[in-house]
Amino acid sequence: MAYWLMKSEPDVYPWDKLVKDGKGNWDGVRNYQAANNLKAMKSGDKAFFYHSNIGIEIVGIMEVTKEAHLDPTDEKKRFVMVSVKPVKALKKTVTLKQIKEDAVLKHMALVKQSRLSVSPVTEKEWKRVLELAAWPD
DNA sequence: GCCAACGTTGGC
DNA sequence: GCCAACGTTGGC
Repeated sequence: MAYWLMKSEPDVYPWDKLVKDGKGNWDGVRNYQAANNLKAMKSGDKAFFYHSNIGIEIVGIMEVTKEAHLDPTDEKKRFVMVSVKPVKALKKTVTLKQIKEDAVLKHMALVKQSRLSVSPVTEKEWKRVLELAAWPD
């Protein structure tokens, strides 16, 4: 199983909305590198939900429920989306500041390629974020 | 509001 | 196919 990090601006699509909806489609990606990451996702993969611009922190965990399929919001039919469902909110959010200050996390793709909206997370990084988030107990 | 980083576009 | 100009993202 692989791990990922996906960004959303909370004034466009916040974590709370995904929780309220119970599921969602991760559409609107218009960047080939991000799209390639979407295509690499398997059903059951886990992903962090990251709030960009406002908050600038990891707030929750999602699970991929459907692998990459055509994004209906893309008129040119070039890009794909995945379907996700919320798993659990982090007990404590993990801010970008914390990530940059952490010896393990400062090497995350999130830090190195700040504009990439869908990025891979290593197992080591995943576990470290959960430690900082104080979850699971 | 600014700016660095990076992606895209278009002229040649 | 190169690269300058321009647009967008995202952190501060």
